[in-house]
Amino acid sequence: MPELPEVEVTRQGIEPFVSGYRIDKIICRQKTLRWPIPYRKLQNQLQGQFVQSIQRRGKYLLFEVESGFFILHLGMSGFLRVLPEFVEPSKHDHVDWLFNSGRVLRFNDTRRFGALLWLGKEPFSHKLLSHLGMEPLDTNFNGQYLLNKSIKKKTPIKNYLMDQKIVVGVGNIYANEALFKANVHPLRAASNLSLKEYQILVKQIKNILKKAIQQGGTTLKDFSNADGKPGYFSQSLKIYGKAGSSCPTCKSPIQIIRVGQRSTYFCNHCQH
DNA sequence: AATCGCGCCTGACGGC
DNA sequence: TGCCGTCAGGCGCGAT
Repeated sequence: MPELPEVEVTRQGIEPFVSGYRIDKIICRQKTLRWPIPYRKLQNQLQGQFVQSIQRRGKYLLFEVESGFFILHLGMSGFLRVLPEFVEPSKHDHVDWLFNSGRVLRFNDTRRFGALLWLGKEPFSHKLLSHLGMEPLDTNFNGQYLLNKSIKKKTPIKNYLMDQKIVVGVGNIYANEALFKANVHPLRAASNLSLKEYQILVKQIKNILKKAIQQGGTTLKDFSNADGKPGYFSQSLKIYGKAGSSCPTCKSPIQIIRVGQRSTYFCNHCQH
């Protein structure tokens, strides 16, 4: 499940094979992901164009060509890989970009919650990107910012952290982990946390995301091979997916509840 | 305005 | 064996 670290690891992994190369062809085998893929428009805009850069904003990847930007969201189950040459696609291999190097960038997304769209020259004014909150690894993202935005917010702190209008890139796994590390109970009202608590939370969020990126994300992809394998960060998870086992700090059993239709793991003894 | 919960989608898994 | 329900969950959107 791609959150910020997985998307960033993807960006870093594909960049050397994509940036600076010419797209000779795009092939879509699937009409619709989360929304219809604008195949015709992509064909017209991308073919023969050199990729200038690949950026990340939140969980979106932005590919810049001379005539504008197209964006890719990995959704829940999406991943990219780079093939040394074209080979027959497998199940759920929906989109290929063929490069002048002979390499192929291939998008696979079992559940099709992902998105591929053409945004033109002003991608950040598009409604999908314009409302996005702060980048968590930006130095401006701090406890004071989270405190200011939380005034009158009765929503549970866990939902607040996962709200992309507040801060981008934090999904279910990393929200669980950060709250555990900061000793904050996931059901606390966002407006109820002190500046001190928000400062600690921010520190933990940055720390966890950085570490996860360094370790290749929770689900690591080998970008020049067909196979995905578990990322090293999955070994560093303290609380996510560990209902019933004992808290690494106090040994009391880890609880699981539903918060906003999401599985939420916490230690009743350590998190207040 | 803020907040809640639905639906999209496939596959794995458990119970009967 | 097969069938059904649940879960995985990001996120826009409609309802409240």
